Amino acid sequence: METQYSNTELKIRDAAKLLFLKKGYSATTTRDIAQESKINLALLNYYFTSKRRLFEIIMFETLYDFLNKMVEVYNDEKTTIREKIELASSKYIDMIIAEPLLPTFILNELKNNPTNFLKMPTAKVIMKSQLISQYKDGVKKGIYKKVDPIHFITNILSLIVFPFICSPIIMKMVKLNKKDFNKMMNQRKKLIPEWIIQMIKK
Amino acid sequence: METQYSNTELKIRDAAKLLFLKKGYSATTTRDIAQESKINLALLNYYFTSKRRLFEIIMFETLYDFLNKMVEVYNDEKTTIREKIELASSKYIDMIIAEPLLPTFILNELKNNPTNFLKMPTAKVIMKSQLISQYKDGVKKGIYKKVDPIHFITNILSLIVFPFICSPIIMKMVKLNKKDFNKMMNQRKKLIPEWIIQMIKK
DNA sequence: TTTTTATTTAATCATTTGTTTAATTCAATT
DNA sequence: AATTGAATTAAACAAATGATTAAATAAAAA
Repeated sequence: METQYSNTELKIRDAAKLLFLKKGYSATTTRDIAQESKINLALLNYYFTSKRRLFEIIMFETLYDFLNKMVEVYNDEKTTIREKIELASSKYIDMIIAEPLLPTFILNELKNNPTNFLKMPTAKVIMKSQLISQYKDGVKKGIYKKVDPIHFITNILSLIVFPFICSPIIMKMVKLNKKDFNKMMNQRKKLIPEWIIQMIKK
Repeated sequence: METQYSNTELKIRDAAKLLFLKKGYSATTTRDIAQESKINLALLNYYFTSKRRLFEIIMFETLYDFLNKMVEVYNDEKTTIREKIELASSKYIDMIIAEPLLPTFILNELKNNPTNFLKMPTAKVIMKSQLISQYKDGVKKGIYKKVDPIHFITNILSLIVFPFICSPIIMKMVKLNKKDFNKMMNQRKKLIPEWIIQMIKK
């Protein structure tokens, strides 16, 4: 997909994404965006018609990229369950460290606007992924405990993503700065796979 | 603490809490609140000076109640680790099912305004709770794996709270309605303690 | 009852905010 | 160089929003 954006269009996108992620839709004004991107206020409507439309474009793209990165790990044909969880932990944690505002933003705006999510083809795919069928195989073979796979997938996500969402609380509870917190999350790359495997093993 | 609120004051509080939880601070207007509580617009400022102040009062109360309920479980002298986790799972899940907008609201507004959280005496207490020292004892005795206790406490919270936060996603992924989702969360009351124990056992 | 205080109301103010307009500048094409 | 269309700008508009005022009503105290 070779889409061409003009320079100013990109500047608006970037500024808008930054602000929407940081402050949410309602708390971000069009003048905020204009100032942040150093463009004239009218250009926002010139390129994107309305604040709402600009938001929806950014929301869709962000969600799309995010879900794609999520799914590709789960569908590798060659890797074992453990390897998939290792890869997921490692990749997602890196991803969120690079863009820490992402999870809260997505979960938040999804609550208000779950329709957008319906259009995402990738969402349902997760439950039909390699990872899930490998888990079900394990259950059949008697290696793993039989629990609804939704719990399995929820647990992986929970252990990876939730700490980021409540990072302000964690950092207060144990007096960490951002650097220390990221160190803690990097530890979890190795811990989470161990935990998950232990959780499902009989 | 015997605080007396007038009837209208209470009506405003309730309406404001509902709307702030549902839509967040910025997306809620003073006229929304007036309409929802069926009071005259000016009464909001008469009783609470400003929208900001009203929000801060509600934010503080909500946070305070929430943290109190959190902590009391962890500090029971008589119960074992397993019992504490069972109690936590059961109580928190009930609590959030009753008020499902709570977690997202708290985590959200905390991100913007972590100062309020500092004033909460209960926050730091968790890391000095019975639960934590029991865990540390277990580590010393060689029953449990040695991992930083912050991971332990984070994992418990993650497995309990995160599913609620991403409930829109979960409900889409496996086509659940709200009732089915709550059923799933009720299952987890028993599952989470098992999982946590298995995670820490050597 | 009368007086005083507290509560409630409708109307209005001053900003803020999303959007539009009309004029101007810039860049490419002829 | 002249023309044309796209990009940019400053200014303004209309609606929304937080807050205030002054008058009216209700409740409490004298």
